[in-house]
Amino acid sequence: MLGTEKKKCSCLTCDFRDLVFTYLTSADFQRVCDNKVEISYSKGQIINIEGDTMVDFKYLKSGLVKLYKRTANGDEQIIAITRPYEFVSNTNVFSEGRYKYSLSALEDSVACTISLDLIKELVENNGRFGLQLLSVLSRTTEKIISQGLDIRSRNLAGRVAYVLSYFSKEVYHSRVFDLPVSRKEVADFISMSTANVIRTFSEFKRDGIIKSYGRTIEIIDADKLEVVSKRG
Amino acid sequence: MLGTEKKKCSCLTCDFRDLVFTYLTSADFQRVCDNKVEISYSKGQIINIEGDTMVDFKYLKSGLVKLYKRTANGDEQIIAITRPYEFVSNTNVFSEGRYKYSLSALEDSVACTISLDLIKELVENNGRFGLQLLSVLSRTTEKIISQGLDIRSRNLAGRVAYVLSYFSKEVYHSRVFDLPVSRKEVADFISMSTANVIRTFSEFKRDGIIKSYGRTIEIIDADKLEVVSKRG
DNA sequence: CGCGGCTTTGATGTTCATCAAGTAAAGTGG
DNA sequence: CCACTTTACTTGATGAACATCAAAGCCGCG
Repeated sequence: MLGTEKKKCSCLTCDFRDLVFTYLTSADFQRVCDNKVEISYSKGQIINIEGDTMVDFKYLKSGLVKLYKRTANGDEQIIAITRPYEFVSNTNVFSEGRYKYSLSALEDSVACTISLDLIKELVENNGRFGLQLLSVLSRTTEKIISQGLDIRSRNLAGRVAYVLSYFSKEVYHSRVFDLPVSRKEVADFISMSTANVIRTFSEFKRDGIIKSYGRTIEIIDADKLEVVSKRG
Repeated sequence: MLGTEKKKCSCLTCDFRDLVFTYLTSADFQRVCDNKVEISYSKGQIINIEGDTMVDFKYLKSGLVKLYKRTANGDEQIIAITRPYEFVSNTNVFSEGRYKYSLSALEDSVACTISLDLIKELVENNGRFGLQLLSVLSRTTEKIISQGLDIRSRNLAGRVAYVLSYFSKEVYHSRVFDLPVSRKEVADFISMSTANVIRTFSEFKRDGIIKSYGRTIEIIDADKLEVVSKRG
């Protein structure tokens, strides 16, 4: 398979260990590690498609991904854009056998996949592990719900400001960053038209809130950006 | 406390048993049953408020509830309207100590509450129970996410049609039903203005899609309703 | 170097929020 | 039970917000 590559067990030093696998015994952790397959995806590559059968439990080790679906009219609706250590295995890993949404890499990314059956077996035999998984998964889905509500409660300018602020503060932790998505994708994310997203970018530039050269964004006036985001 | 009332263990015949408590031992199930408190809420009563400390695990036994939050501008944003056997204990039971959203009764409702500590203890000691809980919870949150996306992808008429169809098909399983919410609440649910929701109702009446007398709604032309919902 | 996709901007029309005024319905106190 | 108050509902008129269409520039890629 394209991009597949099996690695020696580097799991012992993986940050993910403390996040979800804290309560596994050494033996069980070793099983996870042996079972694990690390897959690299290059920018733009699809990780999984809605409708596919779910056999693996996946999480993002590095990179950036978008979770999205296709609407009735055929256009793309972006549900979330997340960094590593969020669970990218879709929201319904434990409730359905098929992916409800698609996932693709926005930057070169590495995901670890573990057989879903193994994870289920481990949960069955280790309640503390299950509890931790419940906690991590519910935090992820809660973020998605909350972000959806935030977007819905804002107008065009507020939504654009919100997204810029999100990338700056949550994703890149920097005032300057390269937008990992096209203008159209921003539009698909906030449910607005592409033209109006671009127009809003231009207005923010005109008003001295941001500077931008292509996809590179620099936030000049973070306070004003916050005001626009809150007001709208 | 108002509306509180302790009941003998009727849990053995509760439909919920098969839904979440399938894999508990009889002894553990008895513990749940002894711990359980059944609380009745009358229409309009608040079940819990965002910000409150979460000590109980709650689920709806009968009635209808709305999950909502207050936005920055002070108005209400409705996140979900659900029937029994959905988990009403908020989406983040296992990830945070406080309620992120408020919950109130739209119809007279009965909720069962179980100490969250007990549930956690049971998950720790019984992985199969944990797995089932994972499955049920993720199904609920998935529904909320999915409905949010459905709403966001539609225009005014489409959203109103979607909500009417939702009440008819998912909540009341009937062509005729009493809308359990005000026009304003429909507006808060679909993120549109009250006046325009009402206007849309009137248009649907004019076009022979529905009839309505106050809060009683009768769906006359379900096909056309579906078309409007899909098109918008 | 030419083609196609992404971006930008302007012009136009549609959709939606807001304001206002009026009616119906539902609670409230005498 | 009635007068009073309040809250929900309804409709119209107006303007603001947003989508859509179109034309042109830009950029990367074959």
